[in-house]
Amino acid sequence: MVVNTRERVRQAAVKLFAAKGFHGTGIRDLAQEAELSSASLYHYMGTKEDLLVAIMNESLRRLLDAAERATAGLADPVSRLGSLVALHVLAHAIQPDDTRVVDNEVHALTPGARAEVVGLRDAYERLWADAIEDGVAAGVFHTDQPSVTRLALVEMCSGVARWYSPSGPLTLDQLAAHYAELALRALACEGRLDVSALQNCREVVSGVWRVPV
Amino acid sequence: MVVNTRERVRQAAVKLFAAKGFHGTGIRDLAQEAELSSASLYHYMGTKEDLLVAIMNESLRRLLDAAERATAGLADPVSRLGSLVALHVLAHAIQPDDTRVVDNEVHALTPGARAEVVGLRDAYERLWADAIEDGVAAGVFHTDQPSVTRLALVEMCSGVARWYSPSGPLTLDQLAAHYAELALRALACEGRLDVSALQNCREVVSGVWRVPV
DNA sequence: CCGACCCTATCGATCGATCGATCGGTCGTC
DNA sequence: GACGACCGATCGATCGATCGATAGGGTCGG
Repeated sequence: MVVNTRERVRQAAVKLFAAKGFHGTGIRDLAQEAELSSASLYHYMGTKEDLLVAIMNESLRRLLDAAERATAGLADPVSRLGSLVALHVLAHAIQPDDTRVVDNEVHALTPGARAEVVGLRDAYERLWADAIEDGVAAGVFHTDQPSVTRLALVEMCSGVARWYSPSGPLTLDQLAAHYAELALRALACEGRLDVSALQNCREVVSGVWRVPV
Repeated sequence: MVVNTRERVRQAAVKLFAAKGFHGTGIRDLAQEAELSSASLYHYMGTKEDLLVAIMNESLRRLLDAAERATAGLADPVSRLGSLVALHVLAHAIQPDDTRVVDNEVHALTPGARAEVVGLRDAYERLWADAIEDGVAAGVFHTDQPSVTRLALVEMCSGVARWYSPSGPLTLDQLAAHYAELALRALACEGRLDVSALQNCREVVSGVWRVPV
């Protein structure tokens, strides 16, 4: 066992589910990508859907965990929202396949599993909603539809997973800073994300996903 | 033939492809939704993929056509971009299933058909890029990464298809105006979308999709 | 040190179900 | 009687999943 086989199966699934969709990926495709027979696959996973559920739950838990860490102890709504934006963008840029599966394959889940995933998603968006509402109450953000604005901003940031390439002209830092600026301007906020908050996000991402940023 | 059967098949496909994905929708699901036998389906479509290709091409052509009409004759970059945002949001709000198929099922296309769809998409985004670049050149927009900003704004607006409900608290007008405001603020623009431009978008949408707005 | 016994990892073969698609019709209408 | 609309039956292919088998490495008592 050169590398952990269970992890190899997971990575194969993430790659193929992201590229071809859950229903577009066959057991035999999965086996080929993981360099295993289709029968051996079942030694490491339950059903194909169990594998999808595990991927979604794990990815969402990581994102939620990272978001809580990145904003822990931050009182200022501008820093909180800026950090959420930066973290979301960084996560989507370094893990595009995982996030695309989470964002696009919810319809493939059976109701029970879907409820769990949606619950995690709601908890995550609650962090955004709180930061925005606090900022509006404090007079640093201005929007007459906080919920709509939140949906718009989250969606804007998620799009990064569809196009960002590390070999392109932008560094991760520039990308995150640019999106934070777009978000804060959309909220008619005069403050900007300070460098230390961005640095903190980078460290959280680096820790949670165990990759250099 | 109470209503056009070919159109009924198309609508069934749009509904199911949006809800369950192309690969998640079977020929028999399609037949049941269209109230036809699976054999009769083939009297109105080619293959299942032909149906998907037709839906995508038609939807994108309509969107492109509508965008060109909505901005025709507008010289001011602020009005042009504001109109593009408003039109995009309106289209996604009134035709969420069509747009979700276009946005999420590109991976299900074979290379030839994909190239055609991507070409249409590029032509559409060119309109956005021109408006943004003209605004930057004129000094009314401010962004040091026009391409990134364009991607962010388009994605933000597309998200509307995922959540908007006409039975919610927002009217279509309020929705479009809110998104136009978010976009222009993100571009650090001091101008706002004027009412007549929004009115014009409403008329274009009403004409192209033949629905009251 | 030895065989008996397991446990993990892996596979070829194959299951019943379902897939997209096609065939040879029947029906009503003009 | 020709034609458009439609369908029951069925095709070969592929689907997700399971079977029994095997090879290799640990762990025993003797």
